[in-house]
Amino acid sequence: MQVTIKDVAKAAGVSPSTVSRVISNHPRISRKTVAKVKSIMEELGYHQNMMARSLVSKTTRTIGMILPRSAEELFLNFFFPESIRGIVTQSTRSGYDLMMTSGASEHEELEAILRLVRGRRVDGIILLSSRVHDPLISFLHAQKFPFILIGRSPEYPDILSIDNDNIQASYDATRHLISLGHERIGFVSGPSHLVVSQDRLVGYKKALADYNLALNPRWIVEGEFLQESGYHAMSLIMNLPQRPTALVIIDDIVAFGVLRGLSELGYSVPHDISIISFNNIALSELTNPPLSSIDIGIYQMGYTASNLLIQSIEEQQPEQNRIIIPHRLVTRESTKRLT
Amino acid sequence: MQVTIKDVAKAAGVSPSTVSRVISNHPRISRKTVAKVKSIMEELGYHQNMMARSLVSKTTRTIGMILPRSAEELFLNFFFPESIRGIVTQSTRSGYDLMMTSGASEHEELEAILRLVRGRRVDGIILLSSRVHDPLISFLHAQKFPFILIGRSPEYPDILSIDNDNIQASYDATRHLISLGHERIGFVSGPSHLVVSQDRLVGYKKALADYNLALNPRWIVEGEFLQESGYHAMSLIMNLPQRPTALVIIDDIVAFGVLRGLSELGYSVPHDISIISFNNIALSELTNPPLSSIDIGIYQMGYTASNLLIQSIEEQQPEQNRIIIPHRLVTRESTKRLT
DNA sequence: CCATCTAGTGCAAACGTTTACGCTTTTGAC
DNA sequence: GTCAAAAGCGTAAACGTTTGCACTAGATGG
Repeated sequence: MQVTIKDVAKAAGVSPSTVSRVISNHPRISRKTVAKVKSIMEELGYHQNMMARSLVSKTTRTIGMILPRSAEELFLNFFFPESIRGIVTQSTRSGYDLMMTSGASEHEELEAILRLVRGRRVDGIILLSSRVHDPLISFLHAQKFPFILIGRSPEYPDILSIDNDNIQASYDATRHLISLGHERIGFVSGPSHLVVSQDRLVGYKKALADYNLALNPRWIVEGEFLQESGYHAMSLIMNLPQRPTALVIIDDIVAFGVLRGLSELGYSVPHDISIISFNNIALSELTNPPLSSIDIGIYQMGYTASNLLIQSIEEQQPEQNRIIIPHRLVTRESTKRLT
Repeated sequence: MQVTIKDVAKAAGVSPSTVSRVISNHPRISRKTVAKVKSIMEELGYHQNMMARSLVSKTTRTIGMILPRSAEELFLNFFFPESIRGIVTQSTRSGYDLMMTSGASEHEELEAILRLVRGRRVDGIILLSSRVHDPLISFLHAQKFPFILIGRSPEYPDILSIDNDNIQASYDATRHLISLGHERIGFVSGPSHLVVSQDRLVGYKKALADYNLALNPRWIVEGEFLQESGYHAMSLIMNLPQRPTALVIIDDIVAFGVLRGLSELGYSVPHDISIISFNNIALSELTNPPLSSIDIGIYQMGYTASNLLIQSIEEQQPEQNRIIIPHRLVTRESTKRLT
């Protein structure tokens, strides 16, 4: 039924091993044999059986990824989709495929990783994690299995990882507001168990400190990466006796909620209050007003992650273990000079 | 190095075949042996080598999917991300993993499919296609390889496929406008080589005809699934001597551009013109004004597609080859009664 | 002219499973 | 107590590759 290497060998009048060597272009096969075998392969429509190949070579030319439980949030702000786009594009280019699986609970996630790793289904894994403590990282690290983290792990600072500099990005966002004359600046954050939330908060505080501005703890509100959180945050912040004139917001999606909240409370952006957020998703320029945002290059992170992981699988030690993708401040109409 | 079935067999004092039978819970193994073997597996940390298993069983417990070339567009309107979410969630639940690959050109796409199919890497394929003519469908159909189409193929109406009823959905959207008293209704379409564009146009025309409303060809503008298209369409339509009072728009993203275009031209939605679109992505309720939209249940389509495909892989013929996911009209502030 | 080297290829084992077939032991009916 | 059927398990072949080793023939060097 299936055309095997033996069929090709027979038709070409050579041994299976020769055919195999042609496939993996071994140097010691004569030009003539190579040509002959290749033409027969073409003729018979031969394709390598990856399972058999993987079984003996112990390599799959596949990288794995697990769809996180907080999937809905990560899809909304395009973090996951954009990462996937970058990863699939790059890995295909390097001759690898991407294997995706998911787990409904933390335990199931670990089970899934185990299946991939111990079942020899993948050669490496891309982890998308922003949790301060992530058991998947611990596991993979202990196994010495090739993997790369998109994000940052405070527990394992030296593992192969790719990220943007969230502290600096947040610093820049805050400084942008400061440069526009704002002195009362609030922060709408994400869940505090996420590294990204912590880092952006740090950058924000650092900027305030550097420019000798007061930090008002009531202007810092924690929520989820959902627009409802932004919406709700406004009812908290804007009902305070003293209100900020500008806000740094953890995520564009949250900013959308902030916009809605402000509009319902009768505030106009940027006239009454300036806002800036992170991710610069495609829809950020379509809001009213268009959002100033920090572009963190998600697609590029995915692309580079795949590239680095494959390098490390193929034993070419990348020069550095931690790559930082530069961010970019995109100013639109949601931030304006304080008058 | 790796714990194999033989190691388990040795430790349990049984033969490898018995261990194998325990794994696939064969009925003819005694309770006692099962318990014994299982505990040993646990103890040694045994995990099945999928490659070896696949090699002999000729099944991979993996489904394949190829990331289309028009990826960026499909990601923007969440079609692809939401499908993936549904697919991965369901397939994991059924014990399958998802394998993703891509192709930069049509030729590369076919090569990718060939790798997956002939290389025995997957048991079935999910195709996301809306093209009128798709060579991938022809290929898979000719190969009699299990696959399911998310979308509709006019060339192969009887293949396993899942879709929403775009004609009826568009009919309903149009009728919604008609029921609000609108009589001059335009249509902003997508690329005409896509089935979805054609179908929605048909539904729109059908509604107009059923309610004896005039069809003005100048109110039908074709574009891409990009907001620029919607933006550009407005400069065409709204500069006509006679303008529509309502628009049906092929996609939420396009509608975002329409909103921007209208606002720049000085028209207010829904006061001057009502608009309704398709997909009901999460951001549709965040625009100004919030968009009326037809929810076509993309996540559910992905989920069901995976389910059906796996059923058909496992030889349980699904009762019907073509499943229609019901759509849902979601009315928000962008459509209002004509005064 | 012999020894050595190299290019080119084949042989056979190995990778870790599954499964058809067959053998023993137990069970149950009469 | 006999015999057939069923239960429980092992043997060995097979799946389609890769790869270490060995072999041949010609080339090269002294």
